[in-house]
Amino acid sequence: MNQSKRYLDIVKEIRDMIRQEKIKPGDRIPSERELAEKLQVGRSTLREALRSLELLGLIETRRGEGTFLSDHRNHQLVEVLSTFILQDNKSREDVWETRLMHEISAIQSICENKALADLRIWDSFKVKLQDESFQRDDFVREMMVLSGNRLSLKIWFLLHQYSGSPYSEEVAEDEKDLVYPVLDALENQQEEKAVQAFKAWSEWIEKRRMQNGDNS
Amino acid sequence: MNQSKRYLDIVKEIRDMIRQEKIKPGDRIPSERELAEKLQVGRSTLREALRSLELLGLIETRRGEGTFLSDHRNHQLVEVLSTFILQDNKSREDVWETRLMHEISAIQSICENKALADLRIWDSFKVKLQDESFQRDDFVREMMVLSGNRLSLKIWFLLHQYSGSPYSEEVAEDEKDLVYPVLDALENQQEEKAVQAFKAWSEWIEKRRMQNGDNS
DNA sequence: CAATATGAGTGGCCAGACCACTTTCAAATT
DNA sequence: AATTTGAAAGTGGTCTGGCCACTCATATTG
Repeated sequence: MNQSKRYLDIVKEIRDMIRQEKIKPGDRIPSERELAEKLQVGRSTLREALRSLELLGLIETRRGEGTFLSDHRNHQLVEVLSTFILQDNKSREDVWETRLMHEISAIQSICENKALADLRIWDSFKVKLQDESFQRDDFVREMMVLSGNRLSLKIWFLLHQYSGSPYSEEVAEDEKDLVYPVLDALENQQEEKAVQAFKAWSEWIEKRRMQNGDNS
Repeated sequence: MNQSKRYLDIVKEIRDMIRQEKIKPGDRIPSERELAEKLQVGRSTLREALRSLELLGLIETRRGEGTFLSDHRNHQLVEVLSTFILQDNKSREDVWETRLMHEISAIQSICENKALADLRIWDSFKVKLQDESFQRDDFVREMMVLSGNRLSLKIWFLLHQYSGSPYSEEVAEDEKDLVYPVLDALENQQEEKAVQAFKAWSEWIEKRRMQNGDNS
């Protein structure tokens, strides 16, 4: 039927081989020359399959050493495509909005989980806020991690990288009044309140960013 | 510095070239031989980059004709990633959660925009709901588009592909009761209500998916 | 005019050759 | 004997040039 696309067959064969041989993440898979011989294909064709899998983050190759099955729990689903996604959609607003969406969703997720609210962590951030060592990025990243959604964390991190970090500076004096309510609400599992406070804080930052000539 | 991974550079160069030359989806990109010449790389190396992009569904190649920027979504990405990754339940859950996050955010965004609520579109979906031609995917995609955040739309589409589409079937009878409230709330710009109704609907679907031994 | 043959251009695939790098292990040196 | 050295083997990274199968536009033929 579909005779073309030999390299796609190779992808499948490699997958099956990994299954059968019970190759675990981190293990080494046969060398390119071995595989080519075994599957009866040219080495360059085989490489087309391998490079594809590598770009997907499913395998990892190290020159001089070999090819290894990577831990695809850390798959780069988004990472790979991010350049393409972000490239033609350079709308900074979209990035900002989307990033905020993930942050807010993390807050909601955290508030729904009692165990997380009990953590001392919010207090520790309050302390940092006092002695001027508080940074928004640190705080938000902590929330993203706590939310438990690794995929969301990954997307957030990409957006964070892409949009730069105009917020990694320490908090301004009048900003503190916006941060405390967020911490308080989180501590008390007040979801609606936390979200609102966080939005207010974010809008304040957005406004400041507008004022300072923000450039990518 | 990192001299290896030439094919990754090629991926980037191709991306830049596409942007500069203003190549649109569906358009043809230069032949492999041309590109190899232009980028000063061997054809086989270039092909490694192209095959990778093809597996990602970003380009489409037709023997005898050429290589094209793909306009419609290629399912290779889904297929490959699922077979390699979908063993991890936590990953699947993350995908579902993240996808839902984007959908809900779209609803909120739509409700905040008066112009969108006035559209006849919700009515047209009601009609479809009656004559059994309603499909969840169509509806949600429409919402994602209307929300106006193209980045979110793209991410959503990826997740949609990735998590498969067990929802593209037509709606069940008892499902309709969950859908109407969503449409009503959207029409009336009742944000909170719309979100709640949508969540209820989604949970119903999630439950059904659990019951049917959903396996890829 | 219609059907057919041709040739140029394209992707699909392969074999063989270097290169750069890592590991290994035996020989040389201390 | 212990250490250093370096040569060899194995690996991925890349290039070249070739052949095949397919598509399409053109020219040729009936």
